[in-house]
Amino acid sequence: MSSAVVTRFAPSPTGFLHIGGARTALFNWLYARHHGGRMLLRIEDTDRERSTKAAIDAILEGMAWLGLDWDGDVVFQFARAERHREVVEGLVAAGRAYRCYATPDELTQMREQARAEGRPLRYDGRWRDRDPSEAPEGVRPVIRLKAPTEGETVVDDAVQGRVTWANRDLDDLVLLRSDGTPTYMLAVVVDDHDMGVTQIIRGDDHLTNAARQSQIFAALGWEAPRMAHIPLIHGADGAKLSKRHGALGVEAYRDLGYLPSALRNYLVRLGWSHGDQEVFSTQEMVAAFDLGAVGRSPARFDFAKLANLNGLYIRQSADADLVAAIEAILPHVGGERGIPSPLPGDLRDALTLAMPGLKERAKTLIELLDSAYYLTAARPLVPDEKARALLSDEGRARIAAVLPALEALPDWSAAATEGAVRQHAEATGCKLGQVAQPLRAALTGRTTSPPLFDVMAVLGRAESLARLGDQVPQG
RNA sequence: GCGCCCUUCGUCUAGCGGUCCAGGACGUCGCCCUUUCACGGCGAAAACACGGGUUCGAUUCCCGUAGGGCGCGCCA
Repeated sequence: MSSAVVTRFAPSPTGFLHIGGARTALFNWLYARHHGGRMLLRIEDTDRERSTKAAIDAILEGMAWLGLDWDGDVVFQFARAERHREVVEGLVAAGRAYRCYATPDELTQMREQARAEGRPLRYDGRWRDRDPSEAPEGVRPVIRLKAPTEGETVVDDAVQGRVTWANRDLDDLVLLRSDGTPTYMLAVVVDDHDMGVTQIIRGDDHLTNAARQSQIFAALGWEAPRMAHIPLIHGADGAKLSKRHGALGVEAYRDLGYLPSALRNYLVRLGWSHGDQEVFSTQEMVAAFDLGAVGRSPARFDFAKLANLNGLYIRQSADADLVAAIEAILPHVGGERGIPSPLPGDLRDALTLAMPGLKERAKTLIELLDSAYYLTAARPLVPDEKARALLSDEGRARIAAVLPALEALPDWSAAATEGAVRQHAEATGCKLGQVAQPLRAALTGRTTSPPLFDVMAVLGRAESLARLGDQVPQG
């Protein structure tokens, strides 16, 4: 008898792996890893109309990008329809479910009337105790659960605590559609049971479903897995997460230049905490994560905090890793920036060389790429507004004045160029910045680039002199 | 309408009856460092939704109110 933990992530393939789903997957993954158990992946594709291959691929790719793996083969729910039907028939035979011949129109009408009269919107059980011989002709029935009408249904939720429903508030839900396909509610129960799931971790939006699924488990005589309903992620305005504020697929975050490690770190701290600790390595997360420390209230998605964390991870990353990460998203983001997608070797080398100075001041890979603008920019450089101001007559004059000293330099290391510029500033009695700023503007066209002397070292002697020469009319 | 859940600084959160005139982080603001932008350092402003209980004592427990969320499909 094994008591090993089994969790599952069960997305429906009707869209991308959005941010909420990603966090649910992460929590399932962390919980399983923490307890030395397994996390299974099940694709809930029983809605044939809306399930697509593209969505399945997007979910799998999203998980791979986030670094979340699963154990065993992916389970496709639709493939198990036969088993689901079998279970429902068993329930009918046992008198725990019944055929309902009410038509969709009839049900709509029933709901509208209930709404008009201010009554609860529930199925009234009109076929619950009726003899099947009264069935109208030409109507294909659905099969409904004969749910208890008295007493209560209790879910001992690992996050929400003990949640109780009066059974009279829960109606007889459909298990099998009139076309013979199982509903989600039934399929989930059968699959979780058959897959040996011990711990369900999913969004709070499923809390009410938990009650109904408990009833199905009870009717089947199966032990229900332990449940944990984690709070939802809301948009910055507190309302439901919409496209505008973060309900994007994880691939959108990838293309925005976020690192998977940073996103994971951000996500894990949304609804979960471990004292005052903010930064977690994956190992630390696995070691520290547990359901008891998951909060109950919804969290708002905050891009600023994500960006801060991302900057932290960027600064901590190895230069080569950052270049690799940039190259990975280049097919998606390089085009509009005029950067070729496999990166030419020399550009790749220059980028790697420039990385130490670059990564100190970037919060995303995109910012990293944009601040490397000077590496790929065609001459003559088009300076931005601030840089243009620095390239006034005075600025150009200063460039012209240092140029001989720089030309005489045999070594173009950051230290050597810094020495030369500093010396020149001292000799001419001005502040270092008065010389350095125009130089930087001339070399990069920007004022927000990496340290000047890094830039000179990365560009090298020939390119630097050429760019500076551009700014000096007389040559 | 009915059911369920939630409510500490702008945001994420610590707090599991006294240690809290409430701690950390992001963001904001100020100062320092500095050739710019960052990074880093220091500092500041900033919260227990409201009303009742329970208790010697409530941010912490209970009940209301208000606000927010989710669910109420032959969707998942």
